[in-house]
Amino acid sequence: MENRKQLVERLRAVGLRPTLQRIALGELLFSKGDRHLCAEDLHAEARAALVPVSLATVYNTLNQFKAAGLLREIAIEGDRSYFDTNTSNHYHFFDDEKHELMDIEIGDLTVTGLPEAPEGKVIDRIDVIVRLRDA
Amino acid sequence: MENRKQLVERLRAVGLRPTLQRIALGELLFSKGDRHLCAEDLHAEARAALVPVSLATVYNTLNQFKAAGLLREIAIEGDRSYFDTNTSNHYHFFDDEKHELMDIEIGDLTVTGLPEAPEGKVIDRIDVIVRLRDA
DNA sequence: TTACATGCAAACTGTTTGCAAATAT
DNA sequence: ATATTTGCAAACAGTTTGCATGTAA
Repeated sequence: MENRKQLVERLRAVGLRPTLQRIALGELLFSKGDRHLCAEDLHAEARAALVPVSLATVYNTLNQFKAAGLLREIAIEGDRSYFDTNTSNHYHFFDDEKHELMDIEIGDLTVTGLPEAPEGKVIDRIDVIVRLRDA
Repeated sequence: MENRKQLVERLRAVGLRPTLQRIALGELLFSKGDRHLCAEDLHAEARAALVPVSLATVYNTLNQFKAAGLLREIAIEGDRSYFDTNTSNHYHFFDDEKHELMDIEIGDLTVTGLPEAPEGKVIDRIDVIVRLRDA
């Protein structure tokens, strides 16, 4: 989906120095299609890939990527924060038992009958989480 | 919306002893229409109402009420957990600047084109959060 | 050579828990 | 009388931060 040179450019474009750690984390995040993961997940992947990155740097990097619009945070209640490498408009299934997130293709699902935003506000985006349980 | 006697009955019905603290918190929660609040909010209200309740008990009570179906937890990313006293099917506006939740009447908003749930799963419920920003 | 990034450990925040004292049945 | 609930303080998890060291420009 993205090679190293493109990634370096993308980092520069958002004002982040393309350091070893940011490149390595960026490759883990953006080279395997759309992903949903938390800081611990990414840290474990990095260590498995023999990339020495501290957990603090993983947190900082995720937050910087999020602020730069490279990632989106997904709101699910619970202890951990999840990030989505797909920043385009789409929705999610959430499996509460397996604690797993899956994409729903945007084409499938439509939200209609949206009320007016309150005075002085506009709608920024709409998050939809379809919660699953065992049949 | 609910007087003390009804509340006591409701607590008994879900297997919770109607203690002083649970009744007091229940009245704060269920006597003022639909509310969205976190543990600290409720604790502050209780102290303001001169009800001596510890924060730990507020947390325990919120979790017990949630497990009993008296409350619903709302997923918004961030540090605190929010609870909704309206457990019926409805959606929310979320004002990220003011960190404030508002109900959207269910009649207004419809979600269509829902894809099949994955094998072995069924849809439990659908959460919709309409995120607002300053115009 | 200057500003920014990293790693570590310590700090911090929201939440949960263990245990003795208090309360509901 | 017995089981449950409470409050406190300590434990806990995830996340952030301060500061010295290392790295990019």
